[in-house]
Amino acid sequence: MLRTHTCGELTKTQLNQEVTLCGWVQKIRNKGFIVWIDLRDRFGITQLVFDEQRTSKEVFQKSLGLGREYVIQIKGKVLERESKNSNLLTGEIEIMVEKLDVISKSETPPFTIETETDGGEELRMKYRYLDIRRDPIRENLIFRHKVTLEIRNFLSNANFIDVETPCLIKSTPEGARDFVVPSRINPGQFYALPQSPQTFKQLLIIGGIDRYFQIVKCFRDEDLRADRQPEFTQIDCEMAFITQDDILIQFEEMIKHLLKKIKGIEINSFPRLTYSESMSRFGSDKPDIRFGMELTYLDDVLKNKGFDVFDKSESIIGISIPEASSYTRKEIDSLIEWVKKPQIGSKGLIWIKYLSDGSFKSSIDKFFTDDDFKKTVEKTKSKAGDLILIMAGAKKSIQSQMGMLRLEMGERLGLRNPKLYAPLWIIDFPLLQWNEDDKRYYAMHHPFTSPKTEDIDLLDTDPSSVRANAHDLILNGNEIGGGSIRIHDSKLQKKLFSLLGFSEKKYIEQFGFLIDAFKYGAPPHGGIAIGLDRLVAILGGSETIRDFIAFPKNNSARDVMIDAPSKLETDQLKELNLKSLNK
RNA sequence: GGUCUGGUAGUUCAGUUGGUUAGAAUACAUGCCUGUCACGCAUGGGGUCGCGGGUUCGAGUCCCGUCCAGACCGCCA
Repeated sequence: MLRTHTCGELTKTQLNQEVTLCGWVQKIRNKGFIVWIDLRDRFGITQLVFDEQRTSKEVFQKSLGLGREYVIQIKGKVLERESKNSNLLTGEIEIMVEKLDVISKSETPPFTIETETDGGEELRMKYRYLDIRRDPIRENLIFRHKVTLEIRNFLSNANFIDVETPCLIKSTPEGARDFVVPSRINPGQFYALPQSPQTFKQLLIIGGIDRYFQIVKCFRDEDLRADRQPEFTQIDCEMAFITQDDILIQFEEMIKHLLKKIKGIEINSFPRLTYSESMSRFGSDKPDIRFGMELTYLDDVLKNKGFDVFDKSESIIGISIPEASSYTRKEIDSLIEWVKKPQIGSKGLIWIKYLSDGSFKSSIDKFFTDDDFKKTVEKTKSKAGDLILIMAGAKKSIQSQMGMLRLEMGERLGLRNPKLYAPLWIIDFPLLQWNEDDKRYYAMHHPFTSPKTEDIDLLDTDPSSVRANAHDLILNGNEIGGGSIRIHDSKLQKKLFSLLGFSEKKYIEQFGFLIDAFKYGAPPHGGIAIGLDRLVAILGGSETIRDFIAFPKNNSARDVMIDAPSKLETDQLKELNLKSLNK
């Protein structure tokens, strides 16, 4: 061993002991007659002393040549400090250095290795190994390790078996774009990297594994976001001989277990909202239920009173912003601008101030009476001092626009408290979604999702109204997981593929192996996949998953540290039979 | 594919109405300092104002294009 202790463990207990420490030079404080150095490793910081009087001339001289981030080994004696530092675990002691060896020199790092760094995102990513030396990133990685360990233990205790599935698999046309890998041995043919191990986990169930899980990398070639990376990690799970209720209970238990173990928070059973209820109350299928401000339908109060915009609209929806009636004209105008942004796409916003003296002021005063406003206030359950914001238009559009406005107002008013955790289930999703451009149905979840038994007849008459046995796990306005009861009957599976516009030839070619498997005794089964990166980030109090991934990609899917992706040599292209490239 | 924001010292940023030699903090270097821990003090070096073009007597500043970064919309079964 090159060291007897880490930099985070020495206290007065080891007083006067000879110790050997290794680490990075965090900080040098040169006072002339005396030099202090903070020595850092993963475990903490220990102060070293070089003293003109007490240290040998040679070692003292050597200490003057050190710089930030040098890796050094020192031998010395543990002494009690004259002035202690209560901020450090090792703050009572310091090491009087007797021997100093420079193991590895360092150039001046491009940013400071401190909790509050001066480094921008781009620079930190380019020198990620330096970034990882910083407390917050290191702590995030350790935090992720703890969460992952808890999950493995929990699932293992619940009889789940960790099974690895292949990464080189088959490209499928449905869903996200695949990352593809050319096959050298099979010229002109390609593997795809899995978007999820979906079909493999179903085959494991058919193989009798009964309960499967895997913490597994998945790949999707789609544009990135703060909470979306092209390669990401899922907690992928599947269970046999269960109902949807069993899945919800099992994974509700897992999330509760994590919140308790990791955050010390106890949570009661999760609310379950149907998709349509969530859309109508929150204008979103991943509602943040840490705060109210629910959507209120005002048609019967405000329609047919002579205000054209309302009268001609399919729907009128309002939300009540608590204690916001004091908003100035300017503030309201900026809100109106905000909803008109193309990202939101609203045509406008009507406001009613319910002033603290009980009177009303609004942008539609000349069309409505105080009586109309009183009814509005009653409906939206507003209190004096609140501001009511209203949109009118096509129901589905304004639901989602109001949903976005609700979130924004929650954000602005500080109601999205990162210390609060409000998980819930969304269930009863539509099975299919009609796509007007392609003139065909798409699976809302995926093509292996089973329809609700009571809705199966509707597959022939009204496919878009069929509900699925699908469930999403939502945490603080983020979708952190989704799953379903799967189809385990080859006839029904074929029917679904047909509804999705697959010819028999096509679906046999793509998924024949699964349909075949269903012929040899397939148990009822279902499961869930939970996004580990998002879950860890949210538990860690952030919504940026990059801070919880050791080596993340940037906005353009590049790894700026290793500079990937990159071009291939001509020879390599030739070997892969990739004769022509577009660029 | 689209919208918005940004790009100035190693780094984080300021730079007014277009006008002298482009600043601050921090980092770095040198010196001083008898207990520091965000040490302090003094001095010093450090700039392709992302890139290309244009307007102008004059551009970090205005216009056009382009590249890069970030957030979002589309997309993500």
